Amino acid sequence: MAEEEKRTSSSQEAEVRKGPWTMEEDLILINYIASHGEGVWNTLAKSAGLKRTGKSCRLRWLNYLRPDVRRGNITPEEQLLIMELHSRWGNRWSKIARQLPGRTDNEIKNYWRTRIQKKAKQGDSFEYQNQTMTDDASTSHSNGMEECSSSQLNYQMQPNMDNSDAFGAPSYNTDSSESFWNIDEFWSMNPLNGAGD
DNA sequence: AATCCTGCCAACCGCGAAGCG
DNA sequence: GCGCTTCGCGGTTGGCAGGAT
Repeated sequence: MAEEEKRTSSSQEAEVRKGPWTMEEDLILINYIASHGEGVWNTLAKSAGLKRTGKSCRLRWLNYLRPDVRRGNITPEEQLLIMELHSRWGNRWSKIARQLPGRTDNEIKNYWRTRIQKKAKQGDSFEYQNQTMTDDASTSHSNGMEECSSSQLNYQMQPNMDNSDAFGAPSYNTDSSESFWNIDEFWSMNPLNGAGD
C-alpha cells in the first residue's frame, strides 16, 4: 500500500488512508481523545497526525474504540426491543441505538439486515419474532467476540496519557506490515488505568 | 482436500442538517 | 440572508470466516 501512497503523494488528498485501521492508528486516536476529548473530527484527525478523514475517525471511535461499546451477543431482550422500536420508528438506527446502551447504530443496522430482516422475509409476517428469539439464543455463537464484551471494562479517561508504549502488546496480527488487532483484548488490559504510571 | 456458498461485520460513500463567520 | 464547513445518519460494499457440497 505504501507504493500507492508514494505514487500519489503529490497531493494532500493522497495522504488519506482508507480501509482497516491498524493498531498504531487506534492507539493514536485513543490517546488523542483521552487527552483532548471528542469533537471537531477533521481537526482532530490532522492534529493527531492520522492520515484519515475526520469522518473515518469518528466512525472508528463511535463504533469500535469507545470503551462503553458492547459488541456481539445481542440478547433476546435487546432483539425484542430492536424489533419493537423498528416497527415504531423504521430505519432510524441512531435513534434505536440510543435506547440500547452500548450498542451502536451500525451494529443494530447490521444485525437487523443480516438476521431479522432476512427471517422476516422468510416468515413474511411477525410470526418470525418467536422464531428469531429462540433461534438467536442458540446461534449467537457465530460471533467469536461475544464472550468479551467491553461492558466488563473498568475504564476511565485519563488526560495526558500520551505514551502508547505503556500499553504493552496486545495480540495482533503481524503477518503483514499492518498490525491488526482485537480491541477487546486491548481494553481488557485496562490500558488507561495506570498506563501513565 | 478443494472449491463454492453464505453470513457477518467493519468501513466507506452520499446526502441532508446544523452551526458558524 | 448566504455560503461554507463540519457533523451525523442511513445505505451500501468489500473482505473474511465458517459451513456445505
